[in-house]
Amino acid sequence: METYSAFLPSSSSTSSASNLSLNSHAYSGFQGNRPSGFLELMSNMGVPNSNVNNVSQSTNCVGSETDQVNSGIRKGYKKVKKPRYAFQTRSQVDILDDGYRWRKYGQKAVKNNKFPRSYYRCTHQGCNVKKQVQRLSKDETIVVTTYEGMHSHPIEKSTDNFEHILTQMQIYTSL
DNA sequence: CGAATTTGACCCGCGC
DNA sequence: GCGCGGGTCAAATTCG
Repeated sequence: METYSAFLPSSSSTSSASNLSLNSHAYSGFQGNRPSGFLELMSNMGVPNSNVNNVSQSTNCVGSETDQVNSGIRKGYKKVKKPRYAFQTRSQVDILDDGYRWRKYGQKAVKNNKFPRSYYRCTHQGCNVKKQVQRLSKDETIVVTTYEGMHSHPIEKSTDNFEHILTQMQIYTSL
């Protein structure tokens, strides 16, 4: 059923799958990319309420070789290192709007956590960026957002809001 | 009506 | 070789 993921990972409106593999390859060269750093900051700044204080946000750039599980079905390729960025944000809501449109595609409960983990995916065509949000059972106020991959398209949010975010960014950067 | 969300089932990798 | 756990997909449902 889902064996065609090699060409069509999403049977949805994702039609152009030609650049999909290209994107995957592009991910390997994560170091030295452009919008990544920006997005990270925005993710933190994008919190509508209860902004992130110095809650010791561990910006762990886990560069583990978490090769795609099912994407490379019969490909004897080398493991494509997928960059994963974990963010700890203090927020009451788990929906951290970072400016992109996310579509939830799954939810699973974690063993060491009484809260379920939500899996989101960018709805942009050809954008395979994934993100998972998990809440700590220890501190329900802490939400861990893990980004996987990077966006290769502009943000859908209005520039007006973006400016606002930029302002916040400057403020926090000054501190 | 279209798009997004929900939930259960399925698949894959790893450990024992 | 089997079992467990995590991750993803896919159909049905709901919301806008």
